[in-house]
Amino acid sequence: MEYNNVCQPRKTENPMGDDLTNVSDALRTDATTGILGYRLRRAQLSVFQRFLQVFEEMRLRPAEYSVLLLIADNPGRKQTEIADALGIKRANFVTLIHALQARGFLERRAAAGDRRANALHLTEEGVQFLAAARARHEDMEQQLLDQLGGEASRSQLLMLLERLG
Amino acid sequence: MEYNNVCQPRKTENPMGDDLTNVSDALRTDATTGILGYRLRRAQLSVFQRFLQVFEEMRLRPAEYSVLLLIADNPGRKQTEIADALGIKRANFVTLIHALQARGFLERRAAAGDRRANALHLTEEGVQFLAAARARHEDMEQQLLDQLGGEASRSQLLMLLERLG
DNA sequence: AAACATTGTTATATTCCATAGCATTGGCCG
DNA sequence: CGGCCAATGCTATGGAATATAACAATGTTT
Repeated sequence: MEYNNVCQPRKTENPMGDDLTNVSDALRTDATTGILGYRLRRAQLSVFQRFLQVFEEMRLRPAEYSVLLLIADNPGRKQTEIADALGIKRANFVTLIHALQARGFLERRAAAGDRRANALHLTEEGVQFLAAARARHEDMEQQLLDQLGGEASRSQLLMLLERLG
Repeated sequence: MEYNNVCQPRKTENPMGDDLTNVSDALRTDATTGILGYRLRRAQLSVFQRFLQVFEEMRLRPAEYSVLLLIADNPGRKQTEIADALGIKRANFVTLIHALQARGFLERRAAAGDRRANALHLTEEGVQFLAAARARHEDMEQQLLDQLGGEASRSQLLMLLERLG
């Protein structure tokens, strides 16, 4: 493939007289650029970084946003159901949910027919907050779309990512 | 790590309207599946998880692999240069490098012309270890390629990811 | 020489994620 | 019914990754 036995140190010799105390030029990064996991991580980090920046003043983090979205589309579900759907351990989900509840965005009602479970619902405040977040997120997604070069590229990317999940 | 159940039982439309004591069928996840950051994270997590599993017996983690690759292609570079290229803070890079050195994979030689800096070099043992890791990684990358549906899809994905980084 | 920047390092806080264990409740089966 | 096991929410805790601050030694600039 691309990165197998390619490159020997091309830094070899300074053609001119050697002075090693200078010009630290660019590194060879060929070996990493062809690695899917590496590229995935960089891209994910970049996108998440932007998310954190955009939602800093709303104090909303990616996981919380996904939780609100999922509850909005699936009201009354149990904590474990939502957590499982997002790949979050139920132990860690507790803190997340409690924080959102403390801000008044959701309620944990007693589930009908199971006194152990909590049925999750958005409050009116939560609905409005989510609407604002959605609008803000739309802008961000639009920026990413521009960065990708169009809707075709974006849906192509989403499709390919889905094959990896 | 638990994965999202991709193939969920189809939600049976209930023409009789709602009842709250229903069977817990699949959740609606439409809201999240269209979010780039979300999909990126899931895919990255999935790929990294496989990496950790594949390299468990070699006791090699993704960051370490990328470090070895970069040093192999850029011998004699300073710690900070390698760290910067990988987006690793130099403070955290110390532990990483020391672990690899303790296993005999690399050396920190005194840099020529700068007594503060360490020039990083792979040892012979490090070269051989990296070769073994590369072979193992080839297999993994091949699996991902199959998962993506061919080389065209893979290079397409890499290109799109690069636009996000 | 003095002031400032860089390099490697240590220490530390934070955040995310995983595991273990607990009390309560539900389901099941004799 | 009683007994056993599973599920649910929760707490506590550890590990790993990441970010910041500070430091000594050295290099660079003024």
